[in-house]
Amino acid sequence: MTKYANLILEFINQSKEHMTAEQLFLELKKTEPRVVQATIYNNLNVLCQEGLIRRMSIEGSPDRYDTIQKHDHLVCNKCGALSDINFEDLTGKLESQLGEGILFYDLKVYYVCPKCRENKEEKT
Amino acid sequence: MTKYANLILEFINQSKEHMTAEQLFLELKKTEPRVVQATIYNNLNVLCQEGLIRRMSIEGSPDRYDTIQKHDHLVCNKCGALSDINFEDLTGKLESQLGEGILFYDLKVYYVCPKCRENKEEKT
DNA sequence: CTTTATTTTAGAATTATTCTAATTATAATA
DNA sequence: TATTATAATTAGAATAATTCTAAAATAAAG
Repeated sequence: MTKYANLILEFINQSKEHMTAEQLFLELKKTEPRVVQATIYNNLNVLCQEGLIRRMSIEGSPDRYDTIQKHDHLVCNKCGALSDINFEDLTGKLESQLGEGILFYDLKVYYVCPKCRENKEEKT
Repeated sequence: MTKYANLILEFINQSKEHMTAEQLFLELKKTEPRVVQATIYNNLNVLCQEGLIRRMSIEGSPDRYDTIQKHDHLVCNKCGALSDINFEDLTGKLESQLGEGILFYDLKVYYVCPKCRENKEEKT
């Protein structure tokens, strides 16, 4: 594991922020001012391939990166705000329907977050 | 509903291909040679806002567009190949855990598709 | 040390998507 | 129908996210 791969992995595991590559870049730059975006992207790709982090695509936002700890997501369909939830584990049921080959799954639940609901009411 | 919005909606609903904007552009160009990408993107955005189609972000691929008919997805974690599955409906359970505000949800199950499994075996 | 391999940097290149302004088509009205 | 207003489409530039390439720096192996 290289220096930056380690730093990036720590950031992703410690913060519960679902950070983008750009956010990670700005964070790392605070202590490593010479770091460059390509390094972040390279290491994020390596970490994903190694299965140490997970890339998450959210509509209307650059890719985000998350721990591999099992959890689900609640996404605001207006502003994209993202939070963690823990819904029941579906692995067993999925395997009994689809067979043993499942690696993992991704469950996103879309709603309208309190902030966006307020804003809409204001407008009417 | 405008001409292109209609054509695009039909394509998305008829084909089960989870098409990208670019693929739709190439399809439409066959019969409407003067069409331009911006039109596709504009109309896709409108259709998404109207709730007539759904945008899906897949890691490592441009956005794809899908019918709003309820179904889940099986995604190959190597090549990104995408297919539809019908897992049990989770809406009830999600609502009882999270409240009534749920719009919809998105379940993607990751595995390694037969083709990619073969390729790996060949290499070893 | 010296050589070799790996990682990082710098910046150009690519890809997907959005934006802006001009043009065309559609609908509404006199 | 001609006139005006509105909305959709085109063309192409602009932007944003990500990847690529080659050189420089660092680490590992002999």
